[in-house]
Amino acid sequence: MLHYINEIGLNLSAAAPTCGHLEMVDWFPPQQQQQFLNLTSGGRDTRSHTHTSSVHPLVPLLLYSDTHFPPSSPYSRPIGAPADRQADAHSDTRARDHANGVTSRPAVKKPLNAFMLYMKETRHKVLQEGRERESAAVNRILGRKWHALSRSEQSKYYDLAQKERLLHTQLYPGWSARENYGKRKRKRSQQPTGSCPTSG
DNA sequence: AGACCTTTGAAGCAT
DNA sequence: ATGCTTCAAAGGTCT
Repeated sequence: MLHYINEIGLNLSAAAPTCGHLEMVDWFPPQQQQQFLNLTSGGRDTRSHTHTSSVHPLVPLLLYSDTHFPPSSPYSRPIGAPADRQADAHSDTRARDHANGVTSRPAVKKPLNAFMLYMKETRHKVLQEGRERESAAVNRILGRKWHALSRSEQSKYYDLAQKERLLHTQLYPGWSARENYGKRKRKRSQQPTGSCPTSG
């Protein structure tokens, strides 16, 4: 649910994040906490939808309803289980699958950064305006809108992104972005001329 | 089917 | 330490 990201954002300042010792559900609204606990305590979605790996591992917690939990998702596991054993088993199994040429298991993806979270929330608004259809064009607009945000508005997403990273670290201790590094065949060999990076 | 485009930010990697 | 590269999402377009 897209509105849910706003709930989290509004609660960020009151959540008093304890970096390094984050209880996963501390910053969830009470109703969502209960829903999450139900899910992670064996409340598995038994519907037979096939997971397409298009949903980010963390996104279900933050943006989607339980129907988006893939049956094999680590979110379906009890969070009380030792995290390092979970990660070891997860990583070990994936490594074994990889060695055997099995690729059905979705890879653990990078946590979304602040701008990505902003994009997910705001994209549909740009689409509703109907000016652009292509994602590249929509993303250009989103980039401009991002820069037009106030510092406090942006900080909402930076905080949320930080919590995503913490949650990701807890769920996948030992995971590194290196796992997904260099898997794509491309990348474009040279930067487009005349482009001026706007980050800063 | 899969890369490309386009954005920002995080992290890996090379120097 | 610094700077470059890759990936994260999205989905229409192109090969």
